[in-house]
Amino acid sequence: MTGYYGEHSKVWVSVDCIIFGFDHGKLELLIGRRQMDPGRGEWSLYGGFVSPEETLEEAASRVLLSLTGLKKVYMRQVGAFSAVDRDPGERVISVAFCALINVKDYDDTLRKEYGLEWVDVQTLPPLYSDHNEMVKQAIGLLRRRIATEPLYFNLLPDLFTLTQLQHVYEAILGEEIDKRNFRKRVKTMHFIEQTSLVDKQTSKRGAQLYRFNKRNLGSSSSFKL
Amino acid sequence: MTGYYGEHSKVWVSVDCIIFGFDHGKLELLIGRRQMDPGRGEWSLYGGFVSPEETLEEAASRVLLSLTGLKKVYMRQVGAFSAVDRDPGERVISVAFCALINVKDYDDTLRKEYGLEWVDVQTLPPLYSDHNEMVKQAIGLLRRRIATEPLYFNLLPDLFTLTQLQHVYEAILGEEIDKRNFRKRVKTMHFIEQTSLVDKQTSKRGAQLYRFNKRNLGSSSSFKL
DNA sequence: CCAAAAGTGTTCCGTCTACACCCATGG
DNA sequence: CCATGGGTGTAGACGGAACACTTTTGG
Repeated sequence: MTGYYGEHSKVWVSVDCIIFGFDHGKLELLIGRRQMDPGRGEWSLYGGFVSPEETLEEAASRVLLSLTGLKKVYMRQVGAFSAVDRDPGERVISVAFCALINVKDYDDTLRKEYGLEWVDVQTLPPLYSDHNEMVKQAIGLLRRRIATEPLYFNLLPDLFTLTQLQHVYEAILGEEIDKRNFRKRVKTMHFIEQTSLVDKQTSKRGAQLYRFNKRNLGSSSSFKL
Repeated sequence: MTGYYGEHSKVWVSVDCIIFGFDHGKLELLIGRRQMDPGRGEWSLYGGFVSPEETLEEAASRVLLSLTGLKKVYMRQVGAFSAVDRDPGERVISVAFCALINVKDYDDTLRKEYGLEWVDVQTLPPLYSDHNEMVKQAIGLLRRRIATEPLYFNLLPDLFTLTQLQHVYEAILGEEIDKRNFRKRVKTMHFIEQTSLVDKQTSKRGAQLYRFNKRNLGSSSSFKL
């Protein structure tokens, strides 16, 4: 402690994780009942305080790892939230992060252990503090980014059908897409590769499985899908 | 102090202001020599610590007001920067804000008082700490937002010529635009109104002056300009 | 009279959109 | 055999990109 900034006050800084998954054809969010005061028992995002020897990104990854067991997850900073009374107990500034995970990779026993639930983003209950606003901004961020970044793969298993991909797309955009136009555009995206495998889970006829190939990403100058 | 979060540590939180202006046909940035240790004398963005009774946005507005005398400035949060050693003195998390101001509204005596300089964003010197990265992200934000938000008016006087508007556009995008195509698109944007006034500063022939009309914003479903 | 900036239309091409029917198969 | 989801093509509209010359006037 060299005391450069001693005349100024410090504040608590936390991170909150907005964890999106795709299941039941919907975009879903992982939330839980808050385990501490103030606000104990309210629906809430999961978060944690930032310690002196970690970055915000590290803190968010730490929280995410503890909740889901997952590392190397797609994650983006949504923004800092700082209303003076946003936390009813103390002055806490929180930085929201959104993460996209593949629900199938996620160990459901961890979910139960923490008492977490997947809820449809369309029918979110009121959340603790400003967490609803955080979610709203996170969805806005996804919508803006999906046109220029292949986000969707993070929400799907390694192999997926075009129908699944389309549903992810529709869930994020919040609107329906024409199947034929969608498939036409996918054909032009060389980082989406057809495999010879067929999925027969959801249809009698069976659907071709596709795969994301990162190596072909550069070759598509712009993916607007 | 109710002591809810006593077991966690607090950190200093600051804001840094990335102040863009448009002059000499370029996008310019207002920077100064750092007045305090550590880093005294290095080129730097201007910032300030967040006090317990203000939000980040309020802190950024306070800094901006003190530097420029301007209130009600267009301002957006760029993001939080939190590398543990980003500040050589102490652990400080900083939230960057970018602001767009009209250079003509700005009192140049204040600039001299603080020892600030306008520098072309294309030829920025190395800045203190991670400030170059903040600027880079801010420019990225402007480029993404300019397609969906009429940012440019914040950089121009109330009355402006189409050539000026085009130059702002080119400065933000970093590429040249065809004059005829540009003017065609402007004609479809009903929130840009022609006035009967003529500016003769820059040409012998004179150029029509235009004005931004907020009331017509809604009527244009999407401004893609 | 000429330099310097303002102003103006058309054509082409590629992209997005709207739209409806056949296919394969398990039960 | 039929219900269910998978898969396919075309035509018209629209928007963006390329492109060059005329106008005005102060000096």
